[in-house]
Amino acid sequence: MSTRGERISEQRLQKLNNIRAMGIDPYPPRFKRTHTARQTIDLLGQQEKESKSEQVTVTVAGRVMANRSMGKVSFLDLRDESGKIQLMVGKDRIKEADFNLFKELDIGDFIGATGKVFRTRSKEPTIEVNSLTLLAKSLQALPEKWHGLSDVEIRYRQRYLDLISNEEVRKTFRLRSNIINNVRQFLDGRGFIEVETPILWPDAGGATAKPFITHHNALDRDLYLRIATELHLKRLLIGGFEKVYELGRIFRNEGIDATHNPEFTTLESYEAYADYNEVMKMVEEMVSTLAQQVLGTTAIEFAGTKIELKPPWQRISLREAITQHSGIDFVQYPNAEMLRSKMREKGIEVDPQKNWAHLVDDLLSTFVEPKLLQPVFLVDYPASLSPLAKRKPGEARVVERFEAFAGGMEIANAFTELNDPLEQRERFLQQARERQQHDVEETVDEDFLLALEHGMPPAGGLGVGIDRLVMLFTNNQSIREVILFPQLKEKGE
RNA sequence: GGGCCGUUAGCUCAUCUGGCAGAGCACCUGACUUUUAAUCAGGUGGUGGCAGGUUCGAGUCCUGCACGGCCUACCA
Repeated sequence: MSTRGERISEQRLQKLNNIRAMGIDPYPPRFKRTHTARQTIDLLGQQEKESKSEQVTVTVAGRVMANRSMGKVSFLDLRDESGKIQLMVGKDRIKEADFNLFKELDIGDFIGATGKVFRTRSKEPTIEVNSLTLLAKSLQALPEKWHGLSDVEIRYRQRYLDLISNEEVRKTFRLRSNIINNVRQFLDGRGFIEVETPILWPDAGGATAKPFITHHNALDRDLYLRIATELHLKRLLIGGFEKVYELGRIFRNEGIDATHNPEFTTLESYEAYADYNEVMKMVEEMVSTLAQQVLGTTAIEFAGTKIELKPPWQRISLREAITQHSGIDFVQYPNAEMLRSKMREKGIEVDPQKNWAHLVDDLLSTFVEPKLLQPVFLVDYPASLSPLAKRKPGEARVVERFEAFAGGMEIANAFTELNDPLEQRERFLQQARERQQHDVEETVDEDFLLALEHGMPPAGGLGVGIDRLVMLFTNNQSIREVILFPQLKEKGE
């Protein structure tokens, strides 16, 4: 790593000193603007529409993005969050002190400017600056103005540069905020309440991912970062809340790739007296409503494919979908041994360690998932794949569960929740036995079972991967494009 | 974990088979009072990711490492 002295250019430091020598604070604490760039342009348009001749004075603030100097007059592009406005600085139209300051400015500096709004010969809305204030001196050069910043590593490690340089990226994260906002509105409008449950907890349950582990010093006890919010939200159903949801970060100590970040955002919702059919309706309605409100259409494009999100979405059983796309009806091969040899017969490489449920999951992710571009619900999963879901009446090996897919990605997972505490214990134990074969530590969450023993109403539960939803809506194929600061390895010396 | 590709100025990129490391933007100096990728003239800026090796000579060839991307595997 270079030292501060090496990293900062001598030229910029010299300018900073020059500015200080003029008695100017290069980092003043506050500044009042009267208009944003957008408002200034709108104001000018309004003036012209009403044929008003007198010029209006505005004060704006923002970052200098370009400086076109013509000698006695210069044109600056000033950018704020609303957009860009041109400033004109004329040597004869500004105080000498301000002009001296102007000469020490660089692209990247934040400035405030006051002046009359007019249009140049080439019709560009412009502020004729009569007063200039430095708001923050920049000591580092910005990325190139024409090609911008494209080095993916710098884009992620120094996201602020990415945001400065790439309008599309700014759009993506505004849209992300908008999506989350609309999710809240949608659920609040249906009478759900938003809750917050612990991130740190002695058990990591509700899914089977590897957890992060940390330590509480005062309690002298290890705690896990949650891998799901499910078990706490169910405790709230037991407590008498009938519609709850949580939007929040969960953490899984696993691989990082284009669709996995160690921390990611999920929505989980639980609705008493609803079943998975009703949750399905809610999901298709929620996603299409979101698209309509955030994008203005339910017809989106993802990875070069047009996707129509308008309900109703297709519903097809997992068994049917896998049979259709892989030619293997897993019901005909009811144990790992049989399914494995059938898969081998089809020329599929099979990990001999995997149990039956894993093999079914393999068939799903290999043959089916990539084909599910249009939104679809796969319904009725094998019980062994879903320890928290209620069995379907009359079909002992199947649970009332669905996963929603779009753009070839899983975007939601839901079931009619298992509320029989004795069966839940059995299913946990069954799962623990299977895990132990694979050397995975697993404990039964006794605290949750105790809660369940007090009675949980029948309910429909839902989990939505918010990051993937944002990927879908913003046509991004990497999760890192929708997470502001994605996890990266530490950069070496 | 495996495979392929990448890493050269602050940024975007060149640098044919090994032979003095370049351009554009940014920055500096000068000219220019309506430019907008301003223009024109001149200039500063490099441990070529890191560490070794081969060679008279390495950005270029070889080995190892780091980081990143894609693919693949793993991870419900």
